[in-house]
Amino acid sequence: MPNSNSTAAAAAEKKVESFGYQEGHSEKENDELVNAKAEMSEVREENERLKKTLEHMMKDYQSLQLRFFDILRQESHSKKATNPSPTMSASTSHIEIEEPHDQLLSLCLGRSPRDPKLINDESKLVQVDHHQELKASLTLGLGSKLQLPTELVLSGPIPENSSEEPKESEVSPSSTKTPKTIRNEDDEALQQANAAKRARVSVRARCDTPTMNDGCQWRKYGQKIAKGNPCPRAYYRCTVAPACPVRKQVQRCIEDMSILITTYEGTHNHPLPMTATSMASATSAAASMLLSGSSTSQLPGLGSSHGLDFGLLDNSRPQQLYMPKLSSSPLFPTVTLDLTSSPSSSTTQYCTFPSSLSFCSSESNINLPSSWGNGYPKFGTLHPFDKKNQQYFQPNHQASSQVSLTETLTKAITSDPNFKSVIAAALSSVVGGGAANYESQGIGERLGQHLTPNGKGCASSIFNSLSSSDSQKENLMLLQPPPDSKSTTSTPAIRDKSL
DNA sequence: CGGGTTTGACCCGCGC
DNA sequence: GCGCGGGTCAAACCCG
Repeated sequence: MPNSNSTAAAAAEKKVESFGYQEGHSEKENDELVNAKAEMSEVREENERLKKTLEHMMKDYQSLQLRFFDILRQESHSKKATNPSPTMSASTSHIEIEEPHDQLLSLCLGRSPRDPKLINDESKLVQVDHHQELKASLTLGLGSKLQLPTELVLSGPIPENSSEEPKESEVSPSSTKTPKTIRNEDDEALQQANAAKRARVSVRARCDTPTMNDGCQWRKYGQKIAKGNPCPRAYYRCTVAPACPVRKQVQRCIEDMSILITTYEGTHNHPLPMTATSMASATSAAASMLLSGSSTSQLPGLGSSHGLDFGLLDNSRPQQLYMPKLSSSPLFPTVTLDLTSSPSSSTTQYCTFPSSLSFCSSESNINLPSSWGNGYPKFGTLHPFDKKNQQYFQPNHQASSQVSLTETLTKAITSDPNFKSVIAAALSSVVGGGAANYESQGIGERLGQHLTPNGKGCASSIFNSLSSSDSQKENLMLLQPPPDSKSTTSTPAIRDKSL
Protein backbone atom coordinates (compact mmCIF):
# COMPACT_ATOMS: atom_id res chain seq x y z
CA MET A 1 0.00 0.00 0.00
CA PRO A 2 1.05 3.54 -0.62
CA ASN A 3 2.00 4.33 2.93
CA SER A 4 4.39 1.53 3.44
CA ASN A 5 5.58 2.14 -0.03
CA SER A 6 6.38 5.73 0.68
CA THR A 7 8.12 5.05 3.94
CA ALA A 8 10.22 2.43 2.32
CA ALA A 9 11.01 4.77 -0.49
CA ALA A 10 11.93 7.57 1.87
CA ALA A 11 14.15 5.31 3.89
CA ALA A 12 15.86 4.05 0.82
CA GLU A 13 16.40 7.55 -0.42
CA LYS A 14 17.83 8.62 2.86
CA LYS A 15 20.15 5.74 2.72
CA VAL A 16 21.20 6.66 -0.77
CA GLU A 17 21.74 10.25 0.18
CA SER A 18 23.83 9.42 3.17
CA PHE A 19 25.75 7.13 0.97
CA GLY A 20 26.29 9.99 -1.40
CA TYR A 21 27.92 12.15 1.21
CA GLN A 22 30.68 9.72 1.82
CA GLU A 23 34.03 11.08 1.01
CA GLY A 24 36.03 9.86 -1.88
CA HIS A 25 33.22 8.21 -3.69
CA SER A 26 33.98 7.41 -7.21
CA GLU A 27 32.24 8.59 -10.31
CA LYS A 28 30.69 5.20 -10.61
CA GLU A 29 29.09 5.65 -7.27
CA ASN A 30 27.83 8.98 -8.43
CA ASP A 31 26.09 7.33 -11.31
CA GLU A 32 24.54 4.85 -9.02
CA LEU A 33 23.37 7.67 -6.85
CA VAL A 34 21.77 9.41 -9.75
CA ASN A 35 20.10 6.22 -10.87
CA ALA A 36 18.84 5.52 -7.42
CA LYS A 37 17.41 8.99 -7.13
CA ALA A 38 15.71 8.62 -10.44
CA GLU A 39 14.22 5.39 -9.25
CA MET A 40 13.10 7.06 -6.08
CA SER A 41 11.26 9.71 -7.97
CA GLU A 42 9.62 7.08 -10.10
CA VAL A 43 8.52 5.23 -7.03
CA ARG A 44 7.15 8.42 -5.60
CA GLU A 45 5.21 9.12 -8.71
CA GLU A 46 3.85 5.64 -8.64
CA ASN A 47 3.01 6.15 -5.04
CA GLU A 48 1.08 9.29 -5.88
CA ARG A 49 -0.78 7.53 -8.59
CA LEU A 50 -1.75 4.77 -6.26
CA LYS A 51 -2.91 7.24 -3.67
CA LYS A 52 -5.08 8.96 -6.21
CA THR A 53 -6.51 5.68 -7.35
CA LEU A 54 -7.28 4.74 -3.81
CA GLU A 55 -8.95 8.07 -3.15
CA HIS A 56 -10.95 7.66 -6.28
CA MET A 57 -12.10 4.25 -5.25
CA MET A 58 -13.04 5.45 -1.82
CA LYS A 59 -15.06 8.26 -3.28
CA ASP A 60 -16.83 5.89 -5.59
CA TYR A 61 -17.55 3.56 -2.80
CA GLN A 62 -18.95 6.30 -0.63
CA SER A 63 -21.13 7.65 -3.35
CA LEU A 64 -22.43 4.21 -4.10
CA GLN A 65 -23.13 3.67 -0.48
CA LEU A 66 -25.08 6.89 -0.27
CA ARG A 67 -26.96 6.02 -3.37
CA PHE A 68 -27.78 2.67 -1.99
CA PHE A 69 -29.13 4.14 1.21
CA ASP A 70 -31.24 6.53 -0.78
CA ILE A 71 -32.73 3.73 -2.74
CA LEU A 72 -33.46 1.83 0.40
CA ARG A 73 -35.15 4.83 1.89
CA GLN A 74 -37.30 5.14 -1.16
CA GLU A 75 -38.05 1.46 -0.97
CA SER A 76 -39.29 1.62 2.57
CA HIS A 77 -41.29 4.74 1.85
CA SER A 78 -42.99 3.18 -1.09
CA LYS A 79 -43.79 0.12 0.97
CA LYS A 80 -45.36 2.18 3.64
CA ALA A 81 -47.36 4.00 1.03
CA THR A 82 -48.59 0.88 -0.70
CA ASN A 83 -49.44 -0.93 2.43
CA PRO A 84 -51.88 -3.68 2.97
CA SER A 85 -53.37 -5.12 -0.09
CA PRO A 86 -55.18 -8.30 0.63
CA THR A 87 -54.28 -10.25 -2.46
CA MET A 88 -52.05 -13.02 -1.57
CA SER A 89 -54.45 -15.82 -1.48
CA ALA A 90 -53.47 -17.17 -4.81
CA SER A 91 -50.20 -18.32 -3.52
CA THR A 92 -51.51 -19.92 -0.42
CA SER A 93 -52.05 -23.05 -2.35
CA HIS A 94 -48.43 -23.50 -2.99
CA ILE A 95 -46.91 -26.61 -1.85
CA GLU A 96 -44.25 -26.11 0.64
CA ILE A 97 -41.75 -28.80 0.53
CA GLU A 98 -38.85 -27.31 2.19
CA GLU A 99 -35.72 -28.50 3.75
CA PRO A 100 -35.75 -26.57 6.93
CA HIS A 101 -32.25 -27.56 7.71
CA ASP A 102 -30.79 -26.79 4.38
CA GLN A 103 -28.83 -23.68 4.19
CA LEU A 104 -30.84 -22.06 1.58
CA LEU A 105 -30.25 -18.44 1.00
CA SER A 106 -32.27 -16.68 -1.53
CA LEU A 107 -30.83 -14.03 -3.74
CA CYS A 108 -33.87 -12.69 -5.38
CA LEU A 109 -32.96 -10.69 -8.39
CA GLY A 110 -35.37 -8.79 -10.46
CA ARG A 111 -38.30 -9.38 -8.28
CA SER A 112 -40.46 -7.00 -6.55
CA PRO A 113 -41.97 -8.19 -3.38
CA ARG A 114 -44.46 -5.46 -3.36
CA ASP A 115 -47.02 -7.51 -1.74
CA PRO A 116 -47.32 -6.27 1.77
CA LYS A 117 -47.80 -9.73 3.04
CA LEU A 118 -44.31 -10.35 2.06
CA ILE A 119 -43.24 -8.30 4.92
CA ASN A 120 -43.62 -10.03 8.14
CA ASP A 121 -42.83 -8.69 11.50
CA GLU A 122 -39.31 -9.76 11.37
CA SER A 123 -38.56 -8.13 8.10
CA LYS A 124 -40.37 -5.03 9.20
CA LEU A 125 -38.09 -4.89 12.10
CA VAL A 126 -35.23 -5.22 9.79
CA GLN A 127 -36.54 -2.41 7.72
CA VAL A 128 -36.89 -0.14 10.64
CA ASP A 129 -33.33 -0.74 11.43
CA HIS A 130 -32.31 -0.75 7.88
CA HIS A 131 -29.37 1.47 7.96
CA GLN A 132 -27.65 -0.18 10.79
CA GLU A 133 -28.27 -3.51 9.22
CA LEU A 134 -26.87 -2.38 5.99
CA LYS A 135 -23.94 -0.80 7.55
CA ALA A 136 -23.26 -4.07 9.16
CA SER A 137 -23.50 -5.88 5.91
CA LEU A 138 -21.36 -3.41 4.20
CA THR A 139 -18.82 -3.80 6.87
CA LEU A 140 -19.00 -7.45 6.38
CA GLY A 141 -18.60 -7.16 2.71
CA LEU A 142 -15.98 -4.50 2.50
CA GLY A 143 -14.44 -3.69 5.73
CA SER A 144 -13.82 -7.04 7.12
CA LYS A 145 -12.12 -9.75 5.34
CA LEU A 146 -14.89 -11.39 3.57
CA GLN A 147 -14.63 -15.01 4.11
CA LEU A 148 -14.71 -16.40 0.71
CA PRO A 149 -15.35 -19.97 0.01
CA THR A 150 -12.27 -22.02 0.05
CA GLU A 151 -12.77 -22.74 -3.56
CA LEU A 152 -12.07 -19.15 -4.20
CA VAL A 153 -9.53 -18.42 -1.59
CA LEU A 154 -7.56 -21.54 -1.94
CA SER A 155 -7.46 -21.38 -5.62
CA GLY A 156 -3.92 -21.35 -6.78
CA PRO A 157 -2.67 -23.81 -9.32
CA ILE A 158 -4.98 -26.45 -8.13
CA PRO A 159 -3.51 -29.83 -8.44
CA GLU A 160 -6.07 -32.34 -9.31
CA ASN A 161 -5.57 -34.29 -6.20
CA SER A 162 -5.07 -31.33 -4.01
CA SER A 163 -6.86 -31.65 -0.78
CA GLU A 164 -8.94 -28.57 -1.19
CA GLU A 165 -10.20 -29.51 -4.54
CA PRO A 166 -13.60 -31.07 -4.49
CA LYS A 167 -12.35 -33.85 -6.64
CA GLU A 168 -12.10 -35.77 -3.46
CA SER A 169 -13.97 -33.86 -0.91
CA GLU A 170 -16.71 -32.54 -3.00
CA VAL A 171 -18.53 -35.28 -4.71
CA SER A 172 -16.75 -38.44 -4.18
CA PRO A 173 -17.60 -40.15 -0.99
CA SER A 174 -14.01 -40.57 -0.10
CA SER A 175 -14.44 -38.52 2.97
CA THR A 176 -16.98 -40.94 4.12
CA LYS A 177 -14.69 -43.79 3.35
CA THR A 178 -12.40 -42.51 5.99
CA PRO A 179 -12.54 -44.95 8.82
CA LYS A 180 -14.76 -43.62 11.48
CA THR A 181 -12.29 -44.59 14.11
CA ILE A 182 -9.89 -41.89 13.15
CA ARG A 183 -12.47 -39.20 13.19
CA ASN A 184 -11.80 -36.55 15.69
CA GLU A 185 -12.16 -32.89 16.08
CA ASP A 186 -9.91 -32.26 13.18
CA ASP A 187 -12.23 -34.25 11.06
CA GLU A 188 -15.04 -32.16 12.28
CA ALA A 189 -13.23 -29.09 11.18
CA LEU A 190 -12.51 -30.81 7.95
CA GLN A 191 -16.13 -31.55 7.51
CA GLN A 192 -17.00 -27.99 8.07
CA ALA A 193 -14.43 -26.98 5.57
CA ASN A 194 -15.87 -29.45 3.15
CA ALA A 195 -19.26 -28.06 3.78
CA ALA A 196 -17.96 -24.69 2.88
CA LYS A 197 -16.39 -26.03 -0.24
CA ARG A 198 -19.56 -27.76 -1.14
CA ALA A 199 -21.58 -24.67 -0.96
CA ARG A 200 -23.90 -24.76 -3.85
CA VAL A 201 -25.28 -22.04 -5.90
CA SER A 202 -28.65 -22.60 -7.32
CA VAL A 203 -29.80 -20.40 -10.13
CA ARG A 204 -33.47 -20.16 -10.86
CA ALA A 205 -34.20 -18.71 -14.19
CA ARG A 206 -36.83 -18.85 -16.79
CA CYS A 207 -35.45 -20.85 -19.56
CA ASP A 208 -37.16 -22.77 -22.29
CA THR A 209 -34.12 -24.79 -23.15
CA PRO A 210 -33.06 -27.92 -21.35
CA THR A 211 -30.14 -26.24 -19.70
CA MET A 212 -28.89 -22.76 -19.26
CA ASN A 213 -25.98 -21.86 -21.38
CA ASP A 214 -23.52 -20.69 -18.81
CA GLY A 215 -20.62 -20.71 -21.17
CA CYS A 216 -19.17 -23.94 -20.01
CA GLN A 217 -19.14 -27.28 -21.67
CA TRP A 218 -21.11 -29.92 -19.86
CA ARG A 219 -21.53 -33.58 -20.23
CA LYS A 220 -24.55 -35.27 -18.89
CA TYR A 221 -23.74 -38.22 -16.74
CA GLY A 222 -26.97 -39.07 -15.14
CA GLN A 223 -30.59 -38.35 -14.76
CA LYS A 224 -32.98 -39.12 -12.01
CA ILE A 225 -36.48 -38.54 -10.98
CA ALA A 226 -36.24 -36.90 -7.64
CA LYS A 227 -38.91 -37.39 -5.09
CA GLY A 228 -41.50 -34.72 -5.08
CA ASN A 229 -40.82 -33.49 -8.55
CA PRO A 230 -41.94 -35.36 -11.64
CA CYS A 231 -39.39 -33.54 -13.69
CA PRO A 232 -36.19 -35.47 -14.01
CA ARG A 233 -33.10 -33.99 -12.53
CA ALA A 234 -30.15 -34.10 -14.86
CA TYR A 235 -26.59 -34.31 -13.72
CA TYR A 236 -23.87 -32.64 -15.67
CA ARG A 237 -20.14 -32.58 -15.39
CA CYS A 238 -17.88 -29.88 -16.68
CA THR A 239 -15.89 -31.18 -19.60
CA VAL A 240 -13.86 -28.14 -20.39
CA ALA A 241 -11.05 -29.81 -18.55
CA PRO A 242 -10.92 -33.53 -18.03
CA ALA A 243 -10.48 -33.35 -14.30
CA CYS A 244 -12.73 -30.44 -13.61
CA PRO A 245 -14.71 -31.23 -10.49
CA VAL A 246 -17.55 -28.89 -11.21
CA ARG A 247 -20.95 -30.40 -11.53
CA LYS A 248 -24.32 -29.04 -12.03
CA GLN A 249 -27.80 -30.29 -11.58
CA VAL A 250 -30.59 -29.12 -13.74
CA GLN A 251 -34.20 -29.51 -12.90
CA ARG A 252 -37.42 -27.86 -13.81
CA CYS A 253 -39.34 -26.24 -11.08
CA ILE A 254 -42.47 -28.19 -10.35
CA GLU A 255 -44.42 -25.04 -9.69
CA ASP A 256 -43.49 -23.34 -12.84
CA MET A 257 -42.10 -25.54 -15.53
CA SER A 258 -40.66 -22.61 -17.33
CA ILE A 259 -38.28 -22.10 -14.47
CA LEU A 260 -35.06 -23.96 -14.67
CA ILE A 261 -33.21 -24.61 -11.48
CA THR A 262 -29.54 -25.05 -12.11
CA THR A 263 -27.36 -25.90 -9.19
CA TYR A 264 -23.65 -25.51 -9.45
CA GLU A 265 -21.22 -27.25 -7.20
CA GLY A 266 -17.49 -27.03 -7.13
CA THR A 267 -14.94 -24.82 -8.72
CA HIS A 268 -13.47 -24.97 -12.15
CA ASN A 269 -9.82 -25.85 -12.14
CA HIS A 270 -9.22 -24.52 -15.57
CA PRO A 271 -9.56 -21.27 -17.43
CA LEU A 272 -13.10 -20.48 -18.26
CA PRO A 273 -14.43 -19.11 -21.44
CA MET A 274 -15.44 -15.53 -21.11
CA THR A 275 -19.07 -16.39 -21.26
CA ALA A 276 -18.62 -18.68 -18.35
CA THR A 277 -16.69 -16.38 -16.09
CA SER A 278 -19.62 -14.11 -15.68
CA MET A 279 -21.87 -16.80 -14.43
CA ALA A 280 -19.12 -18.37 -12.42
CA SER A 281 -18.29 -15.10 -10.77
CA ALA A 282 -21.84 -14.32 -9.96
CA THR A 283 -22.45 -17.70 -8.46
CA SER A 284 -19.16 -17.62 -6.64
CA ALA A 285 -20.01 -14.28 -5.21
CA ALA A 286 -23.35 -15.54 -4.09
CA ALA A 287 -21.74 -18.53 -2.53
CA SER A 288 -19.22 -16.36 -0.82
CA MET A 289 -21.99 -14.31 0.66
CA LEU A 290 -23.55 -17.35 2.11
CA LEU A 291 -20.31 -18.73 3.33
CA SER A 292 -19.27 -15.48 4.80
CA GLY A 293 -22.26 -15.87 6.98
CA SER A 294 -21.80 -19.50 7.68
CA SER A 295 -18.20 -18.99 8.49
CA THR A 296 -19.17 -16.82 11.35
CA SER A 297 -21.03 -19.60 13.02
CA GLN A 298 -24.34 -18.65 11.61
CA LEU A 299 -25.06 -21.90 9.99
CA PRO A 300 -28.01 -23.01 12.00
CA GLY A 301 -29.89 -19.88 11.37
CA LEU A 302 -28.57 -17.41 8.98
CA GLY A 303 -30.65 -14.70 10.37
CA SER A 304 -30.30 -11.10 9.66
CA SER A 305 -27.57 -11.06 12.19
CA HIS A 306 -24.99 -11.77 9.63
CA GLY A 307 -25.88 -8.68 7.85
CA LEU A 308 -27.16 -10.09 4.67
CA ASP A 309 -30.78 -9.62 5.17
CA PHE A 310 -32.06 -6.74 3.21
CA GLY A 311 -35.43 -7.11 4.65
CA LEU A 312 -37.16 -6.77 1.37
CA LEU A 313 -38.66 -10.13 1.32
CA ASP A 314 -40.84 -11.85 3.69
CA ASN A 315 -38.93 -14.47 5.44
CA SER A 316 -41.58 -16.39 7.15
CA ARG A 317 -44.10 -16.27 4.51
CA PRO A 318 -46.07 -19.46 4.52
CA GLN A 319 -46.41 -19.76 0.79
CA GLN A 320 -43.30 -21.13 -0.62
CA LEU A 321 -42.39 -22.82 -3.71
CA TYR A 322 -41.20 -26.29 -3.85
CA MET A 323 -37.52 -26.25 -3.61
CA PRO A 324 -35.87 -29.40 -4.71
CA LYS A 325 -33.82 -31.11 -2.18
CA LEU A 326 -30.46 -30.64 -3.66
CA SER A 327 -28.45 -31.98 -0.91
CA SER A 328 -29.31 -34.52 1.61
CA SER A 329 -26.98 -32.96 4.05
CA PRO A 330 -27.59 -29.72 5.84
CA LEU A 331 -23.86 -29.23 5.80
CA PHE A 332 -23.93 -28.09 2.24
CA PRO A 333 -25.32 -24.64 2.06
CA THR A 334 -27.11 -23.57 -1.01
CA VAL A 335 -27.49 -20.11 -2.34
CA THR A 336 -30.32 -19.53 -4.69
CA LEU A 337 -29.95 -16.87 -7.29
CA ASP A 338 -33.44 -16.23 -8.35
CA LEU A 339 -33.43 -14.72 -11.78
CA THR A 340 -37.07 -15.25 -12.31
CA SER A 341 -39.89 -12.98 -11.96
CA SER A 342 -43.36 -13.92 -12.44
CA PRO A 343 -46.26 -12.60 -14.38
CA SER A 344 -48.28 -14.53 -11.91
CA SER A 345 -46.56 -13.39 -8.84
CA SER A 346 -47.48 -16.42 -6.87
CA THR A 347 -44.89 -18.56 -8.45
CA THR A 348 -41.88 -16.56 -7.62
CA GLN A 349 -42.37 -15.08 -4.27
CA TYR A 350 -40.64 -17.53 -2.21
CA CYS A 351 -38.02 -17.53 0.32
CA THR A 352 -37.03 -20.73 1.86
CA PHE A 353 -34.66 -19.53 4.40
CA PRO A 354 -34.95 -17.14 7.25
CA SER A 355 -32.36 -15.02 5.65
CA SER A 356 -32.90 -13.72 2.24
CA LEU A 357 -30.78 -11.64 0.05
CA SER A 358 -33.15 -9.73 -1.98
CA PHE A 359 -32.13 -7.44 -4.72
CA CYS A 360 -35.51 -6.54 -5.81
CA SER A 361 -36.22 -4.07 -8.42
CA SER A 362 -39.29 -2.23 -9.28
CA GLU A 363 -39.69 -3.97 -12.55
CA SER A 364 -41.27 -7.20 -11.84
CA ASN A 365 -42.27 -8.70 -15.11
CA ILE A 366 -39.12 -10.17 -16.21
CA ASN A 367 -38.38 -13.25 -18.10
CA LEU A 368 -35.31 -14.63 -19.52
CA PRO A 369 -34.13 -12.81 -22.51
CA SER A 370 -34.70 -14.56 -25.71
CA SER A 371 -31.03 -14.88 -26.20
CA TRP A 372 -30.92 -17.24 -23.31
CA GLY A 373 -32.83 -19.72 -25.26
CA ASN A 374 -32.65 -20.72 -28.77
CA GLY A 375 -36.17 -21.73 -29.04
CA TYR A 376 -37.22 -25.06 -27.92
CA PRO A 377 -40.23 -25.94 -29.92
CA LYS A 378 -40.53 -29.39 -28.54
CA PHE A 379 -40.55 -28.37 -25.01
CA GLY A 380 -44.23 -27.88 -24.99
CA THR A 381 -44.72 -31.52 -25.71
CA LEU A 382 -42.58 -32.74 -22.96
CA HIS A 383 -44.65 -32.31 -19.93
CA PRO A 384 -48.21 -32.48 -18.94
CA PHE A 385 -47.96 -28.90 -17.85
CA ASP A 386 -47.77 -27.69 -21.36
CA LYS A 387 -50.46 -25.15 -21.22
CA LYS A 388 -48.93 -23.59 -18.26
CA ASN A 389 -45.68 -23.30 -20.05
CA GLN A 390 -46.83 -22.03 -23.31
CA GLN A 391 -47.31 -18.55 -22.10
CA TYR A 392 -43.62 -18.28 -21.52
CA PHE A 393 -42.67 -19.49 -24.88
CA GLN A 394 -44.23 -16.78 -26.86
CA PRO A 395 -41.43 -15.27 -28.87
CA ASN A 396 -42.70 -11.80 -28.33
CA HIS A 397 -42.83 -12.27 -24.69
CA GLN A 398 -39.27 -13.32 -24.56
CA ALA A 399 -38.01 -10.69 -26.86
CA SER A 400 -39.69 -7.89 -25.08
CA SER A 401 -38.45 -9.01 -21.78
CA GLN A 402 -34.83 -9.15 -22.61
CA VAL A 403 -34.12 -5.54 -22.10
CA SER A 404 -36.05 -5.25 -18.95
CA LEU A 405 -34.36 -8.18 -17.41
CA THR A 406 -30.96 -6.90 -18.15
CA GLU A 407 -31.86 -3.50 -16.92
CA THR A 408 -33.45 -4.84 -13.85
CA LEU A 409 -30.60 -7.00 -12.90
CA THR A 410 -28.15 -4.31 -13.62
CA LYS A 411 -30.11 -1.92 -11.55
CA ALA A 412 -30.61 -4.31 -8.78
CA ILE A 413 -27.00 -5.13 -8.52
CA THR A 414 -25.58 -1.76 -9.18
CA SER A 415 -27.76 -0.29 -6.56
CA ASP A 416 -26.41 -2.74 -4.12
CA PRO A 417 -22.87 -2.02 -3.15
CA ASN A 418 -22.79 -5.03 -0.97
CA PHE A 419 -23.33 -7.37 -3.81
CA LYS A 420 -20.85 -5.53 -5.87
CA SER A 421 -18.36 -5.63 -3.13
CA VAL A 422 -18.76 -9.29 -2.66
CA ILE A 423 -18.28 -9.93 -6.30
CA ALA A 424 -15.32 -7.64 -6.27
CA ALA A 425 -13.94 -9.37 -3.24
CA ALA A 426 -14.45 -12.72 -4.82
CA LEU A 427 -12.75 -11.62 -7.96
CA SER A 428 -9.94 -9.92 -6.23
CA SER A 429 -9.35 -12.92 -4.11
CA VAL A 430 -9.17 -14.99 -7.18
CA VAL A 431 -7.20 -12.68 -9.32
CA GLY A 432 -5.24 -11.09 -6.58
CA GLY A 433 -3.75 -14.45 -5.90
CA GLY A 434 -1.61 -13.97 -8.91
CA ALA A 435 -1.09 -15.58 -12.17
CA ALA A 436 -1.43 -19.02 -10.77
CA ASN A 437 -4.89 -18.29 -9.59
CA TYR A 438 -5.67 -16.63 -12.76
CA GLU A 439 -4.72 -19.75 -14.50
CA SER A 440 -6.59 -22.05 -12.27
CA GLN A 441 -9.73 -20.08 -11.96
CA GLY A 442 -9.90 -18.78 -15.41
CA ILE A 443 -11.05 -15.41 -14.36
CA GLY A 444 -9.97 -12.93 -16.89
CA GLU A 445 -9.79 -15.46 -19.53
CA ARG A 446 -10.04 -13.71 -22.75
CA LEU A 447 -11.17 -16.44 -24.89
CA GLY A 448 -14.57 -15.38 -25.85
CA GLN A 449 -15.00 -18.88 -26.98
CA HIS A 450 -18.33 -20.43 -26.79
CA LEU A 451 -17.69 -23.81 -25.56
CA THR A 452 -21.14 -25.08 -25.51
CA PRO A 453 -21.18 -27.05 -28.65
CA ASN A 454 -24.47 -28.57 -27.97
CA GLY A 455 -25.76 -25.12 -27.55
CA LYS A 456 -28.53 -26.16 -25.30
CA GLY A 457 -28.85 -23.29 -23.20
CA CYS A 458 -29.87 -19.95 -22.52
CA ALA A 459 -28.09 -17.94 -20.18
CA SER A 460 -24.81 -16.39 -19.85
CA SER A 461 -25.81 -13.32 -21.68
CA ILE A 462 -27.51 -11.93 -18.69
CA PHE A 463 -24.36 -12.05 -16.70
CA ASN A 464 -22.46 -10.70 -19.57
CA SER A 465 -24.83 -7.86 -19.68
CA LEU A 466 -24.23 -7.26 -16.08
CA SER A 467 -20.56 -7.34 -16.41
CA SER A 468 -20.61 -5.03 -19.33
CA SER A 469 -22.79 -2.58 -17.61
CA ASP A 470 -21.00 0.66 -17.04
CA SER A 471 -21.64 0.82 -13.41
CA GLN A 472 -20.36 -2.65 -12.98
CA LYS A 473 -17.14 -2.10 -14.70
CA GLU A 474 -15.26 -0.86 -11.75
CA ASN A 475 -15.74 -3.94 -9.75
CA LEU A 476 -16.29 -6.29 -12.54
CA MET A 477 -13.71 -5.01 -14.86
CA LEU A 478 -12.29 -8.44 -15.13
CA LEU A 479 -15.47 -9.66 -16.57
CA GLN A 480 -15.07 -8.32 -19.97
CA PRO A 481 -18.11 -8.24 -22.10
CA PRO A 482 -18.25 -11.06 -24.49
CA PRO A 483 -17.29 -10.42 -28.06
CA ASP A 484 -20.77 -11.27 -29.04
CA SER A 485 -23.16 -12.29 -26.40
CA LYS A 486 -25.73 -13.33 -28.90
CA SER A 487 -23.54 -15.87 -30.52
CA THR A 488 -23.15 -17.98 -27.47
CA THR A 489 -25.03 -20.86 -28.78
CA SER A 490 -25.98 -22.62 -31.82
CA THR A 491 -28.74 -24.93 -30.97
CA PRO A 492 -28.72 -28.34 -32.44
CA ALA A 493 -31.68 -30.56 -32.30
CA ILE A 494 -32.88 -31.01 -28.83
CA ARG A 495 -33.92 -34.39 -27.79
CA ASP A 496 -37.34 -35.03 -26.64
CA LYS A 497 -36.32 -36.75 -23.54
CA SER A 498 -34.22 -34.00 -22.22
CA LEU A 499 -35.97 -32.47 -19.34
C1' DC B 1 -15.63 -43.83 -35.14
C1' DG B 2 -15.63 -40.63 -31.49
C1' DG B 3 -18.21 -38.14 -28.41
C1' DG B 4 -22.47 -37.37 -26.07
C1' DT B 5 -26.81 -39.31 -24.04
C1' DT B 6 -29.67 -42.73 -21.88
C1' DT B 7 -30.74 -45.69 -18.33
C1' DG B 8 -30.46 -49.47 -15.14
C1' DA B 9 -27.43 -50.81 -11.55
C1' DC B 10 -24.82 -49.71 -7.83
C1' DC B 11 -23.06 -47.19 -3.75
C1' DC B 12 -23.67 -44.53 0.19
C1' DG B 13 -25.84 -41.76 3.78
C1' DC B 14 -29.68 -41.16 6.53
C1' DG B 15 -33.82 -42.07 9.08
C1' DC B 16 -36.67 -45.36 11.25
C1' DG C 1 -30.58 -53.85 9.96
C1' DC C 2 -33.46 -52.28 6.44
C1' DG C 3 -35.50 -49.36 3.17
C1' DC C 4 -35.45 -45.07 0.80
C1' DG C 5 -33.57 -41.55 -1.85
C1' DG C 6 -29.76 -39.01 -3.93
C1' DG C 7 -25.75 -39.31 -6.59
C1' DT C 8 -22.66 -41.78 -9.68
C1' DC C 9 -21.09 -45.34 -12.81
C1' DA C 10 -20.81 -47.56 -17.03
C1' DA C 11 -22.57 -50.30 -20.82
C1' DA C 12 -25.53 -49.65 -24.52
C1' DC C 13 -27.18 -46.66 -27.65
C1' DC C 14 -27.46 -42.64 -30.73
C1' DC C 15 -25.82 -39.24 -33.83
C1' DG C 16 -22.96 -36.45 -36.80
